[in-house]
Amino acid sequence: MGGATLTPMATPAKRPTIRQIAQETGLSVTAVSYALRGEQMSAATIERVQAKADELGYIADPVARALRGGRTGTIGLLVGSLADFWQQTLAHAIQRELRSHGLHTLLADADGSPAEELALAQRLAAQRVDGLIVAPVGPAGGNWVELAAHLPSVTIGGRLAGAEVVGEVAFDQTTGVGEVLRHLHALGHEHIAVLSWAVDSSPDRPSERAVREQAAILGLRCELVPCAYSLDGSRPLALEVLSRADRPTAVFCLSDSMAYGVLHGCRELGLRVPEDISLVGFDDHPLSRLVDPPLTSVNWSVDRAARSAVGFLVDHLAGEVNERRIVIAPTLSVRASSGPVT
Amino acid sequence: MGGATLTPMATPAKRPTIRQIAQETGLSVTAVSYALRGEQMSAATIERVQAKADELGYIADPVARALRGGRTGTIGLLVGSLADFWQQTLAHAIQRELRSHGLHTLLADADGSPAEELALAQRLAAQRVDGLIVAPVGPAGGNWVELAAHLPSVTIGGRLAGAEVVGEVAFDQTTGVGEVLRHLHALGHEHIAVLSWAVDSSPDRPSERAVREQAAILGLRCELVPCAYSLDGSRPLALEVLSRADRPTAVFCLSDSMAYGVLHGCRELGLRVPEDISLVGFDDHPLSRLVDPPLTSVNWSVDRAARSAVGFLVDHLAGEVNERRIVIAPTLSVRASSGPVT
DNA sequence: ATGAAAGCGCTAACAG
DNA sequence: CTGTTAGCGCTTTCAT
Repeated sequence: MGGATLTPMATPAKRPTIRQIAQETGLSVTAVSYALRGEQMSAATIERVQAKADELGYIADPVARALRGGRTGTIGLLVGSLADFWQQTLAHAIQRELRSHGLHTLLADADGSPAEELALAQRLAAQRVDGLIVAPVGPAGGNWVELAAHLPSVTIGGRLAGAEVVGEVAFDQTTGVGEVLRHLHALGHEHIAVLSWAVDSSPDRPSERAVREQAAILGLRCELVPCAYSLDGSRPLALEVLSRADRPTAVFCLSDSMAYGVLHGCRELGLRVPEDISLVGFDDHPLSRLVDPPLTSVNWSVDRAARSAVGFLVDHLAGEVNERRIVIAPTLSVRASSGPVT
Repeated sequence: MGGATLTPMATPAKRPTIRQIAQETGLSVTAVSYALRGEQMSAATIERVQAKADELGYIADPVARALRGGRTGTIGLLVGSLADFWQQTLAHAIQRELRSHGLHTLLADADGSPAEELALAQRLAAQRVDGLIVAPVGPAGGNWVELAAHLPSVTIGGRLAGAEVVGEVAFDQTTGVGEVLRHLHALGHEHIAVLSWAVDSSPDRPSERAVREQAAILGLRCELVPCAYSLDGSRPLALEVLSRADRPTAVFCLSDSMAYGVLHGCRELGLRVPEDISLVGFDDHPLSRLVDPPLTSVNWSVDRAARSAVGFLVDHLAGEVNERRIVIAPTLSVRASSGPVT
């Protein structure tokens, strides 16, 4: 304990400016500005300026640069909900990837609200981020069109209602959902509760549509149940759904985070997984193989998604025009949480 | 989405400026500036200006404000390693808390390197964040002193080598470690491997010191083993440690993330937990109660930590001077992963 | 190869 | 109450 010195007020930083370097080298600000970026000036001058800059620990002020019209070196990352473990993982991967390109990450969490998401995107734009990577809450409207027209944007796992993006990372949810439902169907399940992320306004989402379509094809009875992310959100709901007389024989959660809550609920109810009820997740969080029982889930390569998204943005910022869309294929990982209906 | 704007791409956003409002209202820029902030001007003018601003969808440019010397409304959040699940949770909690105060989060991940951490802090400072919340990698040196003198900083779970911070959230690791070791001691364990986060330069860390002290008191044989965060980092290490002839009877991981990897390793080796080996984690990630077997761990209130850290910073920025240090007490959650030595 | 000057959008003296 | 005047630190014409 003890020890830490606490100060009442911090003094405004007196970071060295370009002008200081100019004075100390006897050059003009212009000269230094060029020299620092290795342009136009003679090699000798460049070196001299560089030396002085290092000596003073000079770092060009990103704010001044930004105001001037340049770039901030910061990318806005907007995720649907950080309460979701998988999205935490995604955010980490993207942050890391951005950093490897020398870019900063301004992180924002829409917390499940499409309206909030748009508002946050606008605030990020106001902060002058150079680009935006957004994992849309849902295909909700709003004028993303105008926003994306001015701010290079890349989407991950969702669309932005007609907006023109510079890159798009899609997950083949239709196939993913299909594999899960066929898997459960093969195990003899006919009545399945599908927990889907509840958002403020949840229009027709691809994954939900896929559920309906596949259910129809396979002749399954699938109930779509809106559910909050996070353990605390899905646990109570699970208790309700699983306590019903007409209990489904399987629960398919459109996110592992929700499945964890269901797992927790099953324990409280004394239901055995998979003997009494089968459970399947979605997105395959790294810990899903370690929970009890290991969770059957659908895996997408997070690294690939992150690398692609950042790549699209970086390429665009560099003026290159390459591939701008990628569809990531699912891999069903069958584990112990799903078994034959008994 | 009709509105076929024929504007060619790359139209730099033409956000309305304060000057535009000035012209359209016939006032001076200054007047508008004041009016927008509800200062000095007559109520009538303020309203008129406000109306115009709303009409144009005006948002004050944070970059210009920042350059002028004002605040950016952005706080830098620097965590030791986002590869650690618990730190992801912490980052989420802090981001959410900051947002509730209308502040943005600039997220950076030191990835286990103290040097990198300092460098990132400096970049964050250059980005003109209004303050810094940092979960230090370790008590490594470097001139945090100067940095913290200019940038209001709050630490979480660690110190910043003599730097003056405006707030400090400490975890009572000594007690936490003590409880774990006493717990294991009571179960009959005498030889314990302690996995501690391996950082580039890892000087004397409180948790490690606590381990040594408590081990001495209890007469335990504790081996400190440096280990990488993340599943993939600790799994191979676990395989090595657990394959030795002189195998410890318990493994105590100074982070749940590492414990998960050990758990994985145990499975591969066919070791039963806790019959063959007891396992204890640290930090108590929400999923620890769901893994197989449920992991004994030490819990700290993440929300309390996040709320305190942000509170310290916000209070300081508001000029208030309140409590500036908090020590969060541990709660040992004994679950099935730790059992009597057999 | 180098410098002078204009300004990005905003705020804060300092007058009127 | 409202307008004038100066910049914040940097980049970029346009001269020299």
